[in-house]
Amino acid sequence: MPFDPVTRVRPPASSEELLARAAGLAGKTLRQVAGELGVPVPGHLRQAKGWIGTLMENYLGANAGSLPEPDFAEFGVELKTLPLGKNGLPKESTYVCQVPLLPDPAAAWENSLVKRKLFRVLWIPVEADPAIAVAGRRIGSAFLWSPDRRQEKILRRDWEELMEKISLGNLDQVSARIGQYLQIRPKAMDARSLTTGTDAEGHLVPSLPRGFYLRVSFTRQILAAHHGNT
DNA sequence: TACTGATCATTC
DNA sequence: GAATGATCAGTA
Repeated sequence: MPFDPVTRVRPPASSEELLARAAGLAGKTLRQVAGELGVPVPGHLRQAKGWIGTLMENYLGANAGSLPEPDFAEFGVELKTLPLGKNGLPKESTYVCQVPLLPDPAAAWENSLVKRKLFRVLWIPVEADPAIAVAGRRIGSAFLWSPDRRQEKILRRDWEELMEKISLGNLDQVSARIGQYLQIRPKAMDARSLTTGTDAEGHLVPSLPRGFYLRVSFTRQILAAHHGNT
């Protein structure tokens, strides 16, 4: 079902306004939010996997662009929904961004898209218990997070380990098992999708597009730390 | 049941 | 095809 918002929301003027809007989501159901925007709620997410994320973007007034930038670039804030299982814990990994498959000698963690996107994340917890109809799922309390020094150190180590294999043309050695917090997995319409990578000799070769994801164990840690500080 | 690899929708 | 938004589903 195409997402066709009837109501367009003005972008927030400040990060404070963004946070205030996000706070207003707490306790609402997806039906309520969709109703306010005048959009229908899909019966299931199988063919609308990004629907909740898009709904949140529209409600909060994100620029709705598909640029490789944080959602609210002016404030450096990236928006992410956090699907919670019936146990109240995150149940899915979190997509971060595409993996650059062509070697870039200038590539460094400090100016990587992963670091820029994770600099500040506005997490929006949303019930994701399949026993609850999509429309009836409730939204939790949004919270702003930035990696602490220990977390950034590990993210950086993961990124460097993974990117080294890629820049060496060893994409075949990259599996989702590598990385403590960050992992690389396919990110494509299907397993036949192709982009361009390089082999160990530096030759261009057709490759399955990949994405960086945050492991569930890491987002569970982030949520737990937030609860600890609340 | 957790995890990895596969897949779905939209836009430009 | 590549960027965004993610969840699905088979199997270890």
